[in-house]
Amino acid sequence: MEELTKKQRAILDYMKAHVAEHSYWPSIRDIQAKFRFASTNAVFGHLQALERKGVLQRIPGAARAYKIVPEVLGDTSETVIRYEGPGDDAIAFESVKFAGSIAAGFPDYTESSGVLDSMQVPLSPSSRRRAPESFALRVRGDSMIDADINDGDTVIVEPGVPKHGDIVAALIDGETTLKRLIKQGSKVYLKAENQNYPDLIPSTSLTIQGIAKSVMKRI
Amino acid sequence: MEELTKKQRAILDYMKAHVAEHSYWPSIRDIQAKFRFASTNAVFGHLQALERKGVLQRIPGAARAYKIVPEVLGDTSETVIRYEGPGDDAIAFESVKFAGSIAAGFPDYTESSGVLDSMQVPLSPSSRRRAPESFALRVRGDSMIDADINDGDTVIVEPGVPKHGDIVAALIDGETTLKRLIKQGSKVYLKAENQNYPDLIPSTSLTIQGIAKSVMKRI
DNA sequence: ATGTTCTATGAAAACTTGTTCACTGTCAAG
DNA sequence: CTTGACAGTGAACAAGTTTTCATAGAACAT
Repeated sequence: MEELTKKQRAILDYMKAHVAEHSYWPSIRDIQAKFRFASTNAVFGHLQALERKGVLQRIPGAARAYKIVPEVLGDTSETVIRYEGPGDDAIAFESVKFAGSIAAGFPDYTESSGVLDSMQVPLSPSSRRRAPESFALRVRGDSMIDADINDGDTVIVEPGVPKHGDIVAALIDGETTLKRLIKQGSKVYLKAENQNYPDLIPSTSLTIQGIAKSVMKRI
Repeated sequence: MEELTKKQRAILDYMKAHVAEHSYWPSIRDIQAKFRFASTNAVFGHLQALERKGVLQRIPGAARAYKIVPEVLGDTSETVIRYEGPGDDAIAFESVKFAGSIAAGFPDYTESSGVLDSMQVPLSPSSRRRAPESFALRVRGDSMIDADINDGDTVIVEPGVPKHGDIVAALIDGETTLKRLIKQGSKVYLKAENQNYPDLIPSTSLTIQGIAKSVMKRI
């Protein structure tokens, strides 16, 4: 897979976000307006590049018609959790900002390839629950087994302010881990749901990327 | 919610299937070709009707741009499981027949309204696993708690030939229930994963609607 | 130096697509 | 027995959209 440039990545992300929010693709003019291009051809070129690099498939001549080609991840090390949300551009995942009839991005994984991709789910317009920029973690390791989150499960994480006891995706040493957040008075630390793992007491700062809201398991 | 006519339902279903398969909406002329209309206006009228009845939202002037308005179910009785897959046309759910870069329809539920809707998930083209007409069950009741499937969970069911020990969605007395399939010699019966429930031995025939493959839980 | 890629403008062409108009007919409800 | 919803034909229009052409600077590798 060829690397995408920043602009190409931004455009691809915008297109995905547009689909997630509106349930249909943006036109070239929509993208042009978003990025303040003076010419539609600027967009056109980027789309061609995206197609050439294999991440987007265009349907020639058809309006607002594309397919996303899932991006494949390389093998990772023995990281406990592989972060696959916004911020890591190995996977561009749906960010879903919306409230009307579409919301919430969810992932699926295919056990063989370890590929994670986005999906869109239309929600009821009556449900005003928004999940802006939800993302997914595929869990690796056993640090949360006491919370019934096991290796291979997929966790859906939503941004927000975590409360005491929430299971959070936290950024520590450049890696994302899934832990339970403990607030005791002025002390804040992270606790694994497995007695074999020690508590993680943040040295300087603690970056919470989101709160784990649901978990999807193979039966 | 006004009732849809057969043709309207067919067109709406086709549109959904098209999105699920191609990831973009069909044009009016695509629909026209599918249904062998001689005039685009036939389609146009149907789309207007669908919008008037509140199940589809058009974006005037924009090409291949629609939104699906989720259809709401009425209240059901105390059925153990509410079936919301193909066959029940109270909900038109994505049937996804495809193999290329899009597959598998999944639902989400909103706890307040009981609305179930479809979503689309693009799979990796390298993963040849197909899930034609997958659907979802929202579990009600506790008949499967020993298999860690609890009230409120959502189960993803895929069609297929079940093996001994699979958890299946079975049609019994016109209702769908979730049970484990037991094959003992020539005997076949269904077993609840809760000792308080008796085994279900089918009298005449047993209709298996699919195999539960994964379960999604709120944390 | 030279070629390639990325970036972008500006205009126009060509095609796709939604929309409208005029017209016909069936069927059920009031 | 009129009204309205439903279903459809056929043609044409207007707008939306993609695509092509011509042009060019910046960054970067060979």
